[in-house]
Amino acid sequence: MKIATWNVNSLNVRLQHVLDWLQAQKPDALCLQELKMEDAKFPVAAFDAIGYNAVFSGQKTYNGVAILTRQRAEDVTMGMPGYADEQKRVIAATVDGVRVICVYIPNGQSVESEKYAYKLAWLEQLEKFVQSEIATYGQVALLGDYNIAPADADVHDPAQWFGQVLCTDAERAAFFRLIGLGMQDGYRLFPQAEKSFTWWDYRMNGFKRGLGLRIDHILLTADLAKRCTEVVIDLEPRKLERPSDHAPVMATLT
DNA sequence: ATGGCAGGAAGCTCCTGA
Repeated sequence: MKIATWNVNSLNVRLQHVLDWLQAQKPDALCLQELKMEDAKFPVAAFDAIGYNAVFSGQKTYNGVAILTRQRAEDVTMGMPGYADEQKRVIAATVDGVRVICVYIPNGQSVESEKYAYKLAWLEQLEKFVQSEIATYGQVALLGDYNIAPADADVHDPAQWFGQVLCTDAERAAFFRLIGLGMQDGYRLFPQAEKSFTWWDYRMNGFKRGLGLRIDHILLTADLAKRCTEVVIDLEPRKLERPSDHAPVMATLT
């Protein structure tokens, strides 16, 4: 079984990239973030034509999440129970016995911003939600754009980013509280190349210069981590014309 | 020198992203 995550930064612009990638990689589940699209405009037929079902929660201009699956997704939930949030950032579904949670964690903008306070509050809510999902389903995979670089090894220039949003102690503590629920960072289950990143700024030739961050993650409960044989970041889509600024990340489970 | 690039909605500019 293959499960993957990709922040596409507008599904409208990136649709062909996603279709091509699905056909090449054939994941059983692909979590998408930043659809920037109302539900009424979601390209259901385009995915159906290549054998994928879609469940999605979108809005105009910002945010928006989806899970694409080969088998029909079951027990679909949107948002976090008990947490009213107009921003569409969470969708979850059961796929082949695995509880797949797709998240687009807030960016936070800057430490001084109200958006940063929202991000930290949102992360506290996420911790409760994931704990509840683990209690209910057992086997949980939490995939998405976390907007958190967990360690300095995940940052091209830790000194430059020290104390900056995406790298603050409070955000990293929230990440490790998720780990503390009994999950593992899939990517770090295996030896990986140094300077492995999933996002590169569009500006200043960030990708070509390797100026990136690892902020897209796949967390796995212990039983799924045992089944995991590989986690890769696919750099190829980032090399295409008009790419997303994020690369997809994919885990293989036995 | 807080710039740079991209997407969306609006509309000839601004907000957001990370």
